[in-house]
Amino acid sequence: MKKEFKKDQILGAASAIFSQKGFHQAKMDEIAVLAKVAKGTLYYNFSSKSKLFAATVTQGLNKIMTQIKEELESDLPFMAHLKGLISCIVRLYISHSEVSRIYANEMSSSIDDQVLVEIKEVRKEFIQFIEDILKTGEEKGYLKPLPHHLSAMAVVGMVDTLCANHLDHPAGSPVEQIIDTIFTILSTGLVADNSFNA
Amino acid sequence: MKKEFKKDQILGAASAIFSQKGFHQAKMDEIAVLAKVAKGTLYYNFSSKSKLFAATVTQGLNKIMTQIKEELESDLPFMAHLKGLISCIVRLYISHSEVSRIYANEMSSSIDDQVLVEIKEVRKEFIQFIEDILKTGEEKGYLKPLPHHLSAMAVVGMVDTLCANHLDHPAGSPVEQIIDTIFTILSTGLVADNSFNA
Amino acid sequence: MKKEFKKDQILGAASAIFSQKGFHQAKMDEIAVLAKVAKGTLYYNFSSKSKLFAATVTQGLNKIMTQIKEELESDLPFMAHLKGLISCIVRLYISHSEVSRIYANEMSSSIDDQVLVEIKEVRKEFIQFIEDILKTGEEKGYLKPLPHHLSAMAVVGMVDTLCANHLDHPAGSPVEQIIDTIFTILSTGLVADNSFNA
Amino acid sequence: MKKEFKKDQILGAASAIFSQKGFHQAKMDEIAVLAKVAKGTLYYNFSSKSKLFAATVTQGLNKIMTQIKEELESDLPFMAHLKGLISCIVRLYISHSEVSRIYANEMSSSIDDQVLVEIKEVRKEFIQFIEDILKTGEEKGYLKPLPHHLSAMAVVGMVDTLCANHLDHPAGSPVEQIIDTIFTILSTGLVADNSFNA
DNA sequence: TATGAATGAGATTTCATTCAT
DNA sequence: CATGAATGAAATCTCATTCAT
Repeated sequence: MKKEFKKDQILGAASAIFSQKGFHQAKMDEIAVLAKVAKGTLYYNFSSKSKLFAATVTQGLNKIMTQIKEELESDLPFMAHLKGLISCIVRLYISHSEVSRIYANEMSSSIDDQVLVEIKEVRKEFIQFIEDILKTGEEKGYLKPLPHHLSAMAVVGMVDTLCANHLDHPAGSPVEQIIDTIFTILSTGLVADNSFNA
Repeated sequence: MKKEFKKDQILGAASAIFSQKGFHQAKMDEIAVLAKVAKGTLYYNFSSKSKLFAATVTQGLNKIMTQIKEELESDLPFMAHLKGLISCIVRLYISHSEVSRIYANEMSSSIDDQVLVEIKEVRKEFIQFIEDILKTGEEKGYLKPLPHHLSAMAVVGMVDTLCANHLDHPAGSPVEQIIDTIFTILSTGLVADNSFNA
Repeated sequence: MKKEFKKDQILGAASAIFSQKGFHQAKMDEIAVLAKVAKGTLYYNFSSKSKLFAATVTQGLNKIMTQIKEELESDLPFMAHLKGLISCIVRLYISHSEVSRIYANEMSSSIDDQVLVEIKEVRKEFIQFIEDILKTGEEKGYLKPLPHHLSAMAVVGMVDTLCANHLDHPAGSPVEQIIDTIFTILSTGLVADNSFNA
Repeated sequence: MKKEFKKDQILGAASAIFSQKGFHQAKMDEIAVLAKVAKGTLYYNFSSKSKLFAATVTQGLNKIMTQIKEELESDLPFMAHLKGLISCIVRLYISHSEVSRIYANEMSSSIDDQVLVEIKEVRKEFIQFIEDILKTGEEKGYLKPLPHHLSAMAVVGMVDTLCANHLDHPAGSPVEQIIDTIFTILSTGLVADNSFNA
């Protein structure tokens, strides 16, 4: 119990520092100080900086996915459900800015191959999660038959970019507008109705 | 002339290494070796690693934007024009994998604030470039009136994610399918026509 | 009794690990695991790594000396006695490879001066033990009058090197040949009889 | 030229420190200070501490072997030649105390396997060198037919132990006595002539 | 008596940057 | 203009030791 407490303390600090400075500029010393443990304790609990990073991302994304699942257990009409999903993802993405910043920024090849694989695994799970929702929608006849994997990534890509931008410029577009824009694109596209004759 | 030649040689090498390994794992030694110049020459031409990085990204994105502009100077009907735009961006993104990998991966806060600003500037230009196209489309009545900046970012986000994935798994979905999916989403959305009554 | 049992368990594990990896690469964690006790228990029984090391070596060499003494309590003719001694040392040295490896390898200055002194003390005792045997042999007229201390060290040096080599390459020369070679050198030297006129 | 100078400077300092403190207690900082170069320069010239250690030992033993070869290019009668050899080895061993201390103390398994192999290689060369001399002596009928490899190691073992002891206690037996003892053992053995009837 | 999570000093190593040539 | 040997600050990680339980 005590041990898990320390681990959480460390993950919290790591999450804060990694999201603020990125993987490479985050220093283990710094994380230790913020977590109020000795540097050795970091290594006692996570065998390397990379592993700590992986654990941070994994824990964060899992939390988000769990929350999304909880919020979506509803019986709304599909369109409302879709809007709910988008709204939910965007809001969680923004409120868990720590994780999402990391997630958006550090998919680079800069980290141990070993660990990168681990992180990509979690990202894959997240995309799969979206993909499953889209698939269900299609099976029920609510969605067009498109390659699920690609549409799922498209959704994630849109959300990623718009939310990352919002986190960078919080004073920019309000969250509601972001959600609306994504919802509109996903439901009817960008194109005006009369254009299809052009 | 000789001088510009060396600079290009360096930028070429830097582009290759940065895209392959990311900013932090790219070593100046390595770049020097690949560029076939001495390490000192790197510093003679670019005052720091960060500046070299910024120059690499800037040059790359500018090349891409120039090419897009060239390819789009046509008088096709709008829908064809839109599809052309998407197709063009996707193909360039993939063929300039060196730049786009960097672009997708290193927007993080891991680099000098100074330089990060510089890079984000170029990215902003790119988004602005898309935004202008969307704006024109709207003014001509082809596109729905949405917040341009947000839709532009949504477009870029989709392209980013799908192309990055394609570069990671070239054997996955074919480029044509990627283009189609993006085009379909942007033109009509994901939702099946009959769903709007649900 | 229970206590002594634990101590022995620890000394056994320590002996195995130290001989396998040497003082510095042996980790206390490792020894604890092999001894099936908690790390704290190591420190409860031996105040430091160095002390544990010293205890390991001391116990080992004492065991060997005791065995040699037991095996040599005989009334054979001197030459047989000498051969017996050599044979006995070599065989024990090889069968107690754990101790002898340590003994041969870690006489370096790398360990606490304090502890090094302690270990050298045991080694001195061992050499003294050989020296006493040689002295007796001389007094009885069996051996040439040579500086005992030096000849004792010469004997130990030969045995050390040849046995260490045998432990490294068990498939090399058979033990019998090693014993014979040492015995021949010690009894008649390397030089052929007719060479003394040369 | 400048570069080789720095390398020599480093090897000199490394030799001094390693022989004084052993591999593990020697700190790279210390060596850098003594060599009057920056720590980075150590790593610029030798890729790791282990490699520096290996280079130090190799260079030292090679110097010794070269000197022995030079000193032995004579046409003395065999017995004089043998005594010359022993005398030469002992004196060089003692005068190059830096190398020989390292050589005697750090054959342990404490260092990278990789590097240990390298060092053992040089030691093997040294033993081979002695072996060749013994072999020639036997072929010319001066020496008894014994397993060369074993006798060579026996010689080296004796020298090792006696010289190491002399370096530890310089006030003990004088060098001449050490040489005489080894020579006597090698030429006629320890055993008194009349013992063979016992 | 025994435990093992926590510690933190200190070691090796890296690499962007400089500057004499 | 170009070079590359030299630098040294700073980062990650190790592990003997401690101490509350």
